[in-house]
Amino acid sequence: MNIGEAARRAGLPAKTIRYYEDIGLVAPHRDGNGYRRFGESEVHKLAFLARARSLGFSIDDCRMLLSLYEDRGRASAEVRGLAQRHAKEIDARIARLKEMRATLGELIEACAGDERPDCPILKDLAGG
Amino acid sequence: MNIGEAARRAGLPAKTIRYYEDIGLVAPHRDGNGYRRFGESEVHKLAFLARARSLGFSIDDCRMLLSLYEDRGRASAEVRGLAQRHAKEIDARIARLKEMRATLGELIEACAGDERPDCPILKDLAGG
DNA sequence: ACTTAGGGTTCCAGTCATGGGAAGGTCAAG
DNA sequence: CTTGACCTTCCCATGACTGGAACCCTAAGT
Repeated sequence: MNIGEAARRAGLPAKTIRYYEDIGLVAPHRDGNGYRRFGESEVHKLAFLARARSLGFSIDDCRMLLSLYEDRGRASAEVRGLAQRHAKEIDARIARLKEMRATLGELIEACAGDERPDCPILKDLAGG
Repeated sequence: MNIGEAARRAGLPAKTIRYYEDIGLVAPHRDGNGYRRFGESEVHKLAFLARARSLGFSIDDCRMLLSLYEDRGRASAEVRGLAQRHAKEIDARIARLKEMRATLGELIEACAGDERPDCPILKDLAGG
């Protein structure tokens, strides 16, 4: 199949698929006319990548995950370790965002939000 | 003062300050030797920016916030609106991350993480 | 006088994972 | 024979910096 159908089936933009080829994540064959030709296994790989990306794994993590996936003899511990490191990073990001959100919430609450110029939000930004 | 001290006092890398000048957020004067010279008000502005950035506001938001800050007659409603939109986006980001985290947590739990190759994480990525 | 260290300056390139759009080739249908 | 939907490569832009090269300025130590 051509890139369009592969894109539809993998749930990825064609542009992204071309990029993935560029950086060596997939390697579709070419037809006589220069079009990329995708088989089931390529589409499967692309869907794998789409799923991994949707879980927030970086492209480098995805590369690792793919190679582990294709290594029949890998230890599941390696995959689990990767996932755990990633989960930790997500936890950290959530924590940072929650802190921001809490501060923002307080400031928003403290601000009247009317036509007057007095504003605790700006006051805080200006250093209290 | 020079950029180094301004950086220390504002809590921003000198490089970032130069970038902020580039994009028109600050406009320090120049000494005879070409060095940027920062006064108290520039440093204050920089600290304002640092604080706003640390709350996750985009540079564009910061630009808006600065101009509101400097507009003695602004309505606090405008600031509050901006902050609320931003808070909503943070909420959305937290929600997305939490979803990822939950899925990751389940997969990690299901994975033995030993020397055997069988791995529910890879199974999930491969489409169940 | 000379060197060294620690400032400062500009400009260019890279990050991450795409997205946009131009300029052009290919193909099936009407 | 043309339309329209595909496909190709290539280059530029994003956000908010960060790193590094190549160079200038100034003060202190030898």
